[in-house]
Amino acid sequence: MRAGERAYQALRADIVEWRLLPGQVLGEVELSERLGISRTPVREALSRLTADGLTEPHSGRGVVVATISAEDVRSLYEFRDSLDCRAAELAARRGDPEVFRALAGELLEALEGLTSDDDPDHASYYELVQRMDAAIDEAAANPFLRQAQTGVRLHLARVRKLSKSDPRRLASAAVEHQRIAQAIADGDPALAIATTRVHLSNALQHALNTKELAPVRPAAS
Amino acid sequence: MRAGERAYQALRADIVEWRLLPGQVLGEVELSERLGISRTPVREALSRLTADGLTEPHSGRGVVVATISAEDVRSLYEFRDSLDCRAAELAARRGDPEVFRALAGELLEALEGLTSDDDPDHASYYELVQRMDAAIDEAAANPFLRQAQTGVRLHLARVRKLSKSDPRRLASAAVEHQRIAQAIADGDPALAIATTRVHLSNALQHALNTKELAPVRPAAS
DNA sequence: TAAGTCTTCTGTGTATACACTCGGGGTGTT
DNA sequence: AACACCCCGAGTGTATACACAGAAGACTTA
Repeated sequence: MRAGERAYQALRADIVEWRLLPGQVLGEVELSERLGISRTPVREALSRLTADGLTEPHSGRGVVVATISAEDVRSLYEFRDSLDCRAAELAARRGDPEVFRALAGELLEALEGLTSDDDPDHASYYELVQRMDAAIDEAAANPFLRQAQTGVRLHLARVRKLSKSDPRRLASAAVEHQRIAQAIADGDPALAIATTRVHLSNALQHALNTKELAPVRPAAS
Repeated sequence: MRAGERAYQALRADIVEWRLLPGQVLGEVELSERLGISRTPVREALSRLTADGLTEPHSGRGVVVATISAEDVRSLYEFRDSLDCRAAELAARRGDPEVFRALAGELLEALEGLTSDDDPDHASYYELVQRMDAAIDEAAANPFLRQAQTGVRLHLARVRKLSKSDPRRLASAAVEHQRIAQAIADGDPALAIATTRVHLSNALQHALNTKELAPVRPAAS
């Protein structure tokens, strides 16, 4: 793989998983030494991260990891609502019912797996949700919408990493996802929007309640 | 200004205004010679253009100017509908009524100026619409939404450059904009959404009818 | 002692040289 | 004659050197 691509993915993962904290200054020279590559691919990686909104220019002095406040989370979910509702609506209109009927069934099974927690990371559940997102994107068949979703999900993943894994919330989310999948499978756009909106409302409540957004201190250096 | 920034803006303008046609291959060496700068800032500019969706990677062989089909325009307006309706709704909830009342008044005046075409480019009208967009962004107060709008408007500008300036359509659009501004000024979110949707529906019809999207041939080289 | 300025230094912006990969064309073989 | 392999070149990917700008610190002066 290209060095710039590797650097981008490594830094992106570091930021999303909070190994690089908000306020941390990312110097080109320092990064090139740490990653063992030259400044050129590092610059490319930093440019892409800034375009993604994960880093911000620091007054001509390189870039810093972007902070994320509770207000940002609200804005993010508000924006996400526009995208996800439209995507669900389009999927209900255009999608293959069989695909979403199958997903709804898988979600029911996963719901049982979530109560009996033999999978502490719930990796299989998250993988299932990811497949559902991909299926909705596919069904919505709108490249602009898809690109926006990709960007939003990056920030969402970063926010989600802050939340404690709450089994009860996870079970509720699974039920909500199941209802969305069912509405799409039934080809009911209005219901798809409604179920999506319900899910996002609950998800935002959970995100704002259980997370410590403000207390996160910028990195010392 | 930085060389990379200049190169980016120059190329972006060339693509948006159809001086660079879809399919045109943009080689780094060729561009660096044409713009009188080195390859490094050219690479930066091309990266940003690709992130904007104005250019696409060409199998590791540089980038090419992105094509834009009638289907792309439909997708673009479908996506734009999500954004503009949400923005109008938020503006109706949060915006300062006075700002939009003033805009509605200016649109009424502009409507008269459009019929008596003493301004052949309608520059003042377009400037007014731009101010209204900015006011809505400001009132919606959502950074994610705003960034998405910026990206969409880039593609919209590119599509619009293909359309013949139709005075009747322009007058209709002015009325539609006026109704949107009025709904926002009245603090009526539902009406703001409805008027926006009406406007976009008409705009899409006009865009698809009057433009020659498919006939545009990729550049010879 | 405080404020202003000068110096220095760190780090980015740009240019250029080198390496490597992917196509294309030509030639040889079957 | 057709197919496969090899050589060559064009162009990108990466490294590095140099120029320049902004900031921090120290020194001087009022």
